[in-house]
Amino acid sequence: MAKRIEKPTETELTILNILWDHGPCRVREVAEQMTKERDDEVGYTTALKMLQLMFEKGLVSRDETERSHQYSARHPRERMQRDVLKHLADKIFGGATGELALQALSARKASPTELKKLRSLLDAMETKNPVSYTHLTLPTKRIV
Amino acid sequence: MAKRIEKPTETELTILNILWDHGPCRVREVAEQMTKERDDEVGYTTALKMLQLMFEKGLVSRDETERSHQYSARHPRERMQRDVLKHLADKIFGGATGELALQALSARKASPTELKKLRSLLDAMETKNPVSYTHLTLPTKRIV
DNA sequence: TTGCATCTACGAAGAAATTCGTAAATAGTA
DNA sequence: TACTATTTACGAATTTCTTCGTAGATGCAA
Repeated sequence: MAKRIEKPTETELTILNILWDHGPCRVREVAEQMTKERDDEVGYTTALKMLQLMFEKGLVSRDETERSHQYSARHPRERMQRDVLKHLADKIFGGATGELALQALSARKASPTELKKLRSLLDAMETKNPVSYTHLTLPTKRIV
Repeated sequence: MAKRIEKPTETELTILNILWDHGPCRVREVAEQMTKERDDEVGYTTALKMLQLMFEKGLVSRDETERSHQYSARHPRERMQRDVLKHLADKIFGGATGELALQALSARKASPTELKKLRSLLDAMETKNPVSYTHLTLPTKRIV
């Protein structure tokens, strides 16, 4: 069984998104992106401290070959998304991810492409093959 | 536009679940359920304080006609589920609820009933009628 | 009416998450 | 070399969330 990922807090999730979107970043860039996203100055050392804590938690890795370290998300976005969803499903959907999916779709309209993907996934699931469906998912590109 | 619901914390979500599952509760019952759920004693005043704060936040309503007040979830479970999902979608799915739904399904197997419901929802969505699909969703009963 | 059990209100301790200031190290450059 | 800019490390202030203790009110039963 894969080791459980430390559950990220809100701010940590913000930072992970930056790393997923931009690839490996130095502290300065993370601080700048955070500032842009919040439209409110985020100090350099604030970003630094967060990244250091996240490093200790195992949420990010870092390359120390240069003086200014480069941080990267330790786990792929999709893996984290699933972990967070599982947690949420347990928390307010009685563990039912199907119900969660239903509510997600009725919460906000999905794109035709996504709907098509969903249909493929449903089809694949009905053939009861114990396969991984993850290849059907799309990479998420956040709107910043 | 409906007023934005105050986003509940983890503990608040636990309490809301109890209220949704059991209907209106007194402090004592909430404290007992929390204790059962965590398998660790939750003091009476702890539950009381949480409920008081949640009342101020507008997350719960209360009936004060009797000396021991009765608390109820202010919003239906489905409404809150959608709000939380929307927030999560924005947070790590770039707002794409369709992508969220996909990941939810590949995160954990859904029941045949849920899959069927999902298919109906997809069908309904394709007819492009600007209707509400919420009637297709199932009431969630949590596993405690 | 008195005493006991139970309730609400409320302040504050404790814990977790976030932010920042300062010191020390290092690299580049005048 | 000495000055400046930038970096990491780290402690601590701040804020938010959670838990609990105590005081005072209220109802009920002896």
